[in-house]
Amino acid sequence: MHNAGRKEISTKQPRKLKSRPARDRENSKDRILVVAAEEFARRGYDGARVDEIVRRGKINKNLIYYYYGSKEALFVAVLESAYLKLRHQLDTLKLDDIAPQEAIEKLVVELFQFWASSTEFIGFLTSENLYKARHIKKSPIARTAYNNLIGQITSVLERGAKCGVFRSEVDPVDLYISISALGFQYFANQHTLSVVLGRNLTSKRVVRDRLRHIVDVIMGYLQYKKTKGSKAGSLSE
Amino acid sequence: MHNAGRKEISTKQPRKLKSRPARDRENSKDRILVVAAEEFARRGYDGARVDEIVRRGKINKNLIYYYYGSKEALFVAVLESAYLKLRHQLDTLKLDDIAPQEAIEKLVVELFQFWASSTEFIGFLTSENLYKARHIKKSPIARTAYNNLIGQITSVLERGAKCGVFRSEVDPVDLYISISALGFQYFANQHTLSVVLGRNLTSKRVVRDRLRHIVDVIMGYLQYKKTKGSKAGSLSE
Amino acid sequence: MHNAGRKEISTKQPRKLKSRPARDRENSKDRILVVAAEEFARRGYDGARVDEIVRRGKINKNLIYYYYGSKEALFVAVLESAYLKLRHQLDTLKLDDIAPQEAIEKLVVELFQFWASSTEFIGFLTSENLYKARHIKKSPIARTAYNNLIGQITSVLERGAKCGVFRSEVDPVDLYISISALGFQYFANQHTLSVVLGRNLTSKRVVRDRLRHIVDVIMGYLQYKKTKGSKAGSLSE
Amino acid sequence: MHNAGRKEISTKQPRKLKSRPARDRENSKDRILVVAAEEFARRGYDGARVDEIVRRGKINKNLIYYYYGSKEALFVAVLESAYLKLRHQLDTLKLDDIAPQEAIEKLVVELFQFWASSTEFIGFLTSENLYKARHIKKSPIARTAYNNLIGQITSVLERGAKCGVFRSEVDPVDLYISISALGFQYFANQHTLSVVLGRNLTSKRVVRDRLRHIVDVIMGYLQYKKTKGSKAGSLSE
DNA sequence: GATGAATGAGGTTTCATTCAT
DNA sequence: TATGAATGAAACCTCATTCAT
Repeated sequence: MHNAGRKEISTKQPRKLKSRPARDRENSKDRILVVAAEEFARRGYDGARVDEIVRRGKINKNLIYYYYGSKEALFVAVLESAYLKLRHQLDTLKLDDIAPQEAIEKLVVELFQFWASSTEFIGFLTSENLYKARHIKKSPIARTAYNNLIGQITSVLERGAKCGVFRSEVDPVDLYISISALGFQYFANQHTLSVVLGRNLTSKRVVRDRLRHIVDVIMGYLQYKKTKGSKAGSLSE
Repeated sequence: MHNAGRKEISTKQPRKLKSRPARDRENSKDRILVVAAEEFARRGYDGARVDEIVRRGKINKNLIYYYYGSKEALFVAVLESAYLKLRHQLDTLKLDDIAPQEAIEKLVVELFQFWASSTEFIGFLTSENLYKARHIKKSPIARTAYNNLIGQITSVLERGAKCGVFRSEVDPVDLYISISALGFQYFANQHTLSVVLGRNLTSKRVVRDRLRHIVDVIMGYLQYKKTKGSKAGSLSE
Repeated sequence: MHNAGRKEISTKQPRKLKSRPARDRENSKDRILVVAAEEFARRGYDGARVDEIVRRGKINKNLIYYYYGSKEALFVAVLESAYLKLRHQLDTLKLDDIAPQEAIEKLVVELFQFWASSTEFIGFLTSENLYKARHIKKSPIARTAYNNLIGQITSVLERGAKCGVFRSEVDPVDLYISISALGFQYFANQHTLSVVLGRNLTSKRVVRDRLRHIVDVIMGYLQYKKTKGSKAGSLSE
Repeated sequence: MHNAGRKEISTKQPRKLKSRPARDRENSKDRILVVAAEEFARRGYDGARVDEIVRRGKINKNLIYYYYGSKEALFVAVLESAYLKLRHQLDTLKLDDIAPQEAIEKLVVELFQFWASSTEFIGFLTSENLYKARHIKKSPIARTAYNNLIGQITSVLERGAKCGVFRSEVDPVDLYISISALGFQYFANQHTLSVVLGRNLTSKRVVRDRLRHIVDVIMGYLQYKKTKGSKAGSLSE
């Protein structure tokens, strides 16, 4: 493609067989990131093997250290690249332009679909939680990924409360955690849940039903008219 | 050298010199399990180190292999011990004796508190999900831990639907997954959520509020009166 | 990408874009030598890192191989450059023009000051001794650096013996080794001596006193009137 | 040899061929130290190879880490073992019981012979000086190895000055450094000196002559009657 | 049951060097 | 001359596991 023009030069001095096409060379750094993401997602930070990344990516092992410095730094790079993708996705939501109910529904659906399509990200986060967030703590990119979103949710909730379709005292962070929990956790725990519940949770139909259920749960909560106090407070601890 | 003298003594009174008191000896198998649970919970299966278990438990390394055979078998033993505890907890629920709404509330609260108090279990499951449930797949104890619970939920939902307090078409497994998600995920993802949301999620007050929120979400969903269809189905994938 | 545009330019005016000013370019061979000398002196041959030379000198790594061929060859080049400097220094001594006692004193002082100011050379030699002189063995420049000096010392000793101020049977090589030992070793072993003797050996004052001491030792030896035989011979081995 | 008696036991349960005799097993830790000392002396810290130690000592590589923790810690252990040997040697000197002149002569001879027989120690120190004494700085054993000796020298010098056989203003540390320099440096720099001076410095005869020369130098210095001031001070720097 | 020593495979990282332009 | 990318061998170290008593 874009390296077509280069071959004219090589007529003078024939290439050695061993050399790779230029396309590969230019992309080594990126290819490492892609393969590393797969490996870290599959096995977590500790389980991931640098040698496996080398094998699968057909990269020279030292290139990993040349470009990224260490296994840990590579992991952080992978994480940050995922968070950048997430943030990009979140930035296109534009919840302010639509009616509150539709906005929340859209949010739930989009987040669910993001998790559904980002199995790798789920792997990173699972690993990262084992490590008490050691790596993302250091990453400004990760720390700020949701900054914008919480603001958007807040204003949607306010609009909904003002026009009487939502209950009023909803905390936006609480709500986000719940939406995330219902969606993310479904994918993150699919394997253990499948085993302990004895039900296949991966089929397209089941996933679609799950999304509908989550929408119901969230909308039901938001529209709920409180009539009597729950006893939760008195029970806890 | 100084071992020479020892042999004479040990003919008279075997197993005394330097050996630990009998109580300890009997318990070293259990102590291994306890320390191993800590270590596996802290670092996941791959991150856990047999040597660390040895160091922290002051156990001879060989005893681990003597009693459990391998790191993997030890991990399974740890997992099963946790599932036994969970099942025991679930067996004492007795949801059938109380009103449907109270029963569900009780279920939500108890599960939440189980996760709150079982940080180790959360670690195992996090690790296990990275491994696509490799270990619990093989364990009958894990596979059947929830058998009873789903039955109980089913009958509570039926009773609730019959007397008009719950919506009718609720799937008990879906509901359990949601209850579990809202509670489990809060603890499982506490570290990464704290970082990306910039909020401390571990204080007693926040945890108590979280439980109240979850109860609200679940009860709101169950009592929800459907008036118009959601668009979730059409949006998904 | 941005390389494409470069080729067009380079047909018109080669070696201009992005290239450093000519002064630098001409000197990069020398700069390598300077930085390599520092690195080899600091860490020895084995401890020195080609990458560190690259980093500190801001040189392209390949230039090192382009100019010098290998790390080992570079080390030899560094060594030879140091020996050339030494020889130049020694050639200016002109011991024949002055009285024997003053000549020896001058020799001692000059050598001491050479070592004092050539910390790098001390590093090379330290490293080279670990390697049993592997590299300087091959270097004619190193092998002949002292040729002239020993001749000069010989004639000074002869003059001194003839006019009765020096003892007569002094071997010039023995004397040189001793002068060298007293001076060179002071700088070469400064770090370990400082530690084991618990005394700072690097202050200006201490260094000056050391030189005075060495002059005393050497002059004392040369003027010594033997009265009775030492027992050294009978004791050794 | 001394494990002959053990074979009787092995008639009951035949030993596997792979197992080593008990003698080796008991000594692995020591054997590592011995072989490591050789390797570190031969090549310095950086040049030494853990794998080479493994190969030469026929030890499992991990045992090195099991017993010593790291290459660096092993090096320190080797150093300390050498310093212990040195201190033991120094502690047997007993300079106080003999006449001052004989005492110094004995000191010179003993130190010379210590260096002559401790080629390994010379290697460690050479390496250590390249590293600015990084390792011995941390070692209390090394730091205190000479504590006793300096005291002994001081009192010998005092006795010698009192009875008029030694000059009076001699600093014991200065003297020790010189004695050490003349002896140590001869062995430490033998290889480079041999090359640049074009003379074999290792033959028994040359070594014996060297010792005699050193005794002459030191005794000459101590007995020197100062008649006129040297110009060293004015020349330096 | 219990122990300290030993093992070997494999882990991450580093190094001098070379390629292709 | 000069450069950024690439290479492979080998370095140090770690791990789960087993031996021999």
